[in-house]
Amino acid sequence: MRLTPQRLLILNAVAQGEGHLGVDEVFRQAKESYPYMDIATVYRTLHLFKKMGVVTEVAIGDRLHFEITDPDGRHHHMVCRECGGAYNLAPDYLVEFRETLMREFAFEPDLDNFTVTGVCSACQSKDEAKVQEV
Amino acid sequence: MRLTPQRLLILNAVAQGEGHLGVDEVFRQAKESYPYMDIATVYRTLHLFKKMGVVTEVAIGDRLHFEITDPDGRHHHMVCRECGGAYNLAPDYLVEFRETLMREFAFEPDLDNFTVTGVCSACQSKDEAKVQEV
DNA sequence: TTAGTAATCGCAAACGTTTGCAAAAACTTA
DNA sequence: TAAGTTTTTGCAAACGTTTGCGATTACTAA
Repeated sequence: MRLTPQRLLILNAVAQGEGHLGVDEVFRQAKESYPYMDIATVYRTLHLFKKMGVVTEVAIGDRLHFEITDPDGRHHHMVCRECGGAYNLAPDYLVEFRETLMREFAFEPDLDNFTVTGVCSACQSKDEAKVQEV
Repeated sequence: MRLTPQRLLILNAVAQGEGHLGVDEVFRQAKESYPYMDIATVYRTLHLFKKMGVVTEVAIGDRLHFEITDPDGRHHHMVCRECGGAYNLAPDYLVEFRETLMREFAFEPDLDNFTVTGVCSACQSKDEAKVQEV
């Protein structure tokens, strides 16, 4: 594994973003410092970082986002299917789920990159309002 | 909503497959009976069926698969990241998780199309064997 | 029936992502 | 240093999926 200039730029881009960044944002930011930067390099590097655990992937809708892996204890994500918002989820909520899967099925879940989609409370209220409109 | 011939063919293709089918398989099978069938129609129809609850989506690796929604009680999926195998997961294992998310965050998770990735027991054994080889 | 409206289709182009490959860069060993 | 090996890059093409649009099909109401 080599820490090339391209990889450093990509790491910086993700690190400087607050929370998760879309791949296009990482690409654009890295390209500012190094115009030859290629989108394929960005994808390859982000996947490498993910495999190393440096970076965590969050699938929002059908696009990939990335963030620096939380240094003090990993966290997971709840992504709202309506507004696209991503909320953090402390790992405690999943330990039991994980233990059950391992005990019952010997299935080791990938909980570092775990995301559950759904509807956040704000969008639930909005939806109710809409129903009443009609 | 209209139940067009195209939609019927797509529904049949999914229904006749055992377990989940890749989009390409659905497409190929539907095209046999109706050669003008378009891949865009397949995607649009599958998403429609998913929204209606007729069909359940299972993301395997980075490809979409679909199956008829289990009539006697929905089930969820565990997908192995190494072999791509998909195992069913009874809903009981998730009721508590769901209740926690709703109680603590008022977040309503999408558990009809819920998939957790990880490594199945077979692939875990294989991995151990590989480590010992080296 | 007809005219008008709405839903759906097939096609083509676009999008986000991945892959193959040859060239370049970085390591290794002597 | 130089020669040989490995890793990484940039480019281009491919892949799976989504979208825009005009044409077609199916409904609705007179």
